[in-house]
Amino acid sequence: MKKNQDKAGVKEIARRAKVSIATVDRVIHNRSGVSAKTKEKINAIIREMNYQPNVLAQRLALASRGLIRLAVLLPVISEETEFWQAPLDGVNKAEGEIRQYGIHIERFFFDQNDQQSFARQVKRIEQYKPEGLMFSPTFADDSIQLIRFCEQEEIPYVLINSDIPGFDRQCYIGPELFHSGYLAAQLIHYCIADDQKVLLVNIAQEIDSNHAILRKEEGFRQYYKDYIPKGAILPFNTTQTDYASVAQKLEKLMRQETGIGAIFVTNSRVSLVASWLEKQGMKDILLIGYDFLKDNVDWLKKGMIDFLICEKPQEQGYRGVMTLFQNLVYSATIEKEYLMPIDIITKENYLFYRN
Amino acid sequence: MKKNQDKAGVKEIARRAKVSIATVDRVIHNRSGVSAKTKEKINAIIREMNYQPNVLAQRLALASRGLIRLAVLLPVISEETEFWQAPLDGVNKAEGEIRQYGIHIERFFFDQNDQQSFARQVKRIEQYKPEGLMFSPTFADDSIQLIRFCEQEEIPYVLINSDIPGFDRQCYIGPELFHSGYLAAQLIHYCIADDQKVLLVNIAQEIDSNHAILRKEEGFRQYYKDYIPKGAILPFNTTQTDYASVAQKLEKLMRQETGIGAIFVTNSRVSLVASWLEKQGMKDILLIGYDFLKDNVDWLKKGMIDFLICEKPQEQGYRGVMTLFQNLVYSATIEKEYLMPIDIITKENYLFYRN
DNA sequence: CTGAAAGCGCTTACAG
DNA sequence: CTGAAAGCGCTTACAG
Repeated sequence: MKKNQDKAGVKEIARRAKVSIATVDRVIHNRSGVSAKTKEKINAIIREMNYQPNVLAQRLALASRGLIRLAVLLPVISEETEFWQAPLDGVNKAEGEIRQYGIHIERFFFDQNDQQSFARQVKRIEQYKPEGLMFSPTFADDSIQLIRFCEQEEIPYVLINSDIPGFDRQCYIGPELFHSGYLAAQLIHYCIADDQKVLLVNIAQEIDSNHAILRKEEGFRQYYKDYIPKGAILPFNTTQTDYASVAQKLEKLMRQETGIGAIFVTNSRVSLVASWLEKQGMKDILLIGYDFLKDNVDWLKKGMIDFLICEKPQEQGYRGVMTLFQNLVYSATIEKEYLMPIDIITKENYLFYRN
Repeated sequence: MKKNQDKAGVKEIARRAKVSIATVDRVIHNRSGVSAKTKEKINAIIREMNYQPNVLAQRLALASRGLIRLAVLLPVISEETEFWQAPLDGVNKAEGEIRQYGIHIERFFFDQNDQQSFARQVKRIEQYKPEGLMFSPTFADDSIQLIRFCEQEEIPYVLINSDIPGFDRQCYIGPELFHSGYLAAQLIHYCIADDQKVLLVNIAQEIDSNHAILRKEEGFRQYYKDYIPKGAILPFNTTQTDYASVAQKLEKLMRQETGIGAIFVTNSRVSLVASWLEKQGMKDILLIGYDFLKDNVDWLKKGMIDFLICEKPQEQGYRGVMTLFQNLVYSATIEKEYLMPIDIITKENYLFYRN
């Protein structure tokens, strides 16, 4: 039986400093109630030994402290919002890993098409008074109210998927939306001739207040300014998100326009466009959209969608929870921003993609 | 002080079964020395409680068992083989996480251009007799000898970065090389006209025995067969890997050829080609190559390299070590293959890439 | 075949 | 300001 490394724990520090381990613990955690002299002596020994606490033992001991209650607020998952399954999967995965450290996660859901439902959940969370909160700030006003509540109660909160500028959140975890749109334009630039037009498609119930869509569009247009100033961008907005409406509008537009080489859909609704294009037999138009959803991947396989841009939604949920955990349990310092990679998925690499 | 969950550990099982926790432990780990009757009783309780062991406590207790010695065999890192820094970083990261569980990692390095040095390290590893081994099988014959040794001594081994078919390794962790080449061809297909030629560039000291390069080339050519059967692929092989030689050969070839729309370099040496292209002012040729190395990323920024294909080398090293750890410490069952995502990096998303 | 006890490295009431 | 002791949930050598 060899020892792990020749003696390097609180016990050894205590022995060398000729104090008890309780005192060592106080110094390690910078707690009050230790004379300056012993404190200095112990710190010197810690430095000398290059002491690293055993995280295992720390956590195990902490397990006796009782529950920490975390709250998570996300859009409810429906057929239309399948995207949100992934962040929720991430939350579940995180919960599996930290449950044994006494973390409980309470989930709150709202309807993305119903601002009232968001407001109701905000109320419920305020009553629940969690010790940490992660949410996706879909509706700005109510989100700000929730943020105010957190700041007043000193509850750390983490934003995922899209950010709200101007508040001191623990951390934002999600994509850099501007670059994401910028990248889409770059891909299109590679694939179509400069004299071909591009259709910029927004399909969402609320476009003007949808920060994510607007930012991506900005990035997209900026790329055009930077590299293809003469390129033509045709806008296409619809707040009716069902297939029939989208198809009808597309039909009308496409009758009037010629020379469209590519279509960029600013969110995961790209499958609607793919479906329409297939019915028209328009296989040659380059189609780019968002998110690794089953429908979208199917269109990718068929060659109707050319590129999907993805930002690891599962990891966003996972990392959001883990960040709160790190912060609450270990008082770890947290980066203010964790920007997700912007992944490019095609027919030939989707098989190996991991959310 | 709330309890984590109302009682759910070995102690509780022991109480209900009216035995000692030692006996419970024996049943949990399926060790001998328990009467069939008590065993059944305990198992019933475990099922009923849906008992999940506290991994923390398990590990902490294991820490007293003594060291487990792992060996890792990788190419030495030089300017020319900067790529291997990333897997080594992954190994270091893994070590940081599992050191406290009594895992020691011994690193062995060989020169990628010197088969003898590989053979020497194999000898050293055989003497070291690790309890687990991770390596990259650069030289086939010596690798097979090492594998034989592992199988004889029943040492679990994990291969990373490239595979050797026909052996029962614990796990292969790395890219699916064929698809990686296939993807490169797809990108080129999007970006150049069908009547433009593509240059397929292999730069390596040993090409014919380099499994990775050959497989990627196969995939690349297969895509052409499938989608662009009339497309022209010009081969370009050089076993001299310095800039001067590569430049000279390129010069000669490019004088004779016209209509080259794209160049595909099958490994990380793509920066040599980028450098040459820049000197010629040939900005319009599409250039695709491998790996997120500093040089390569610099050329990406400058717009000389258009796409880099990357397969998370750091994660390969990390996951390789963690796999051995899982297997040795928890007897976890391991997937035989963990294929890395094939990431596409461009000038517009490299900022957010994580190895 | 079974159990009592010590130990993994830390944290935390409690007593002084 | 300081220390002795119990406890986190498991594993293991040892004794019977």
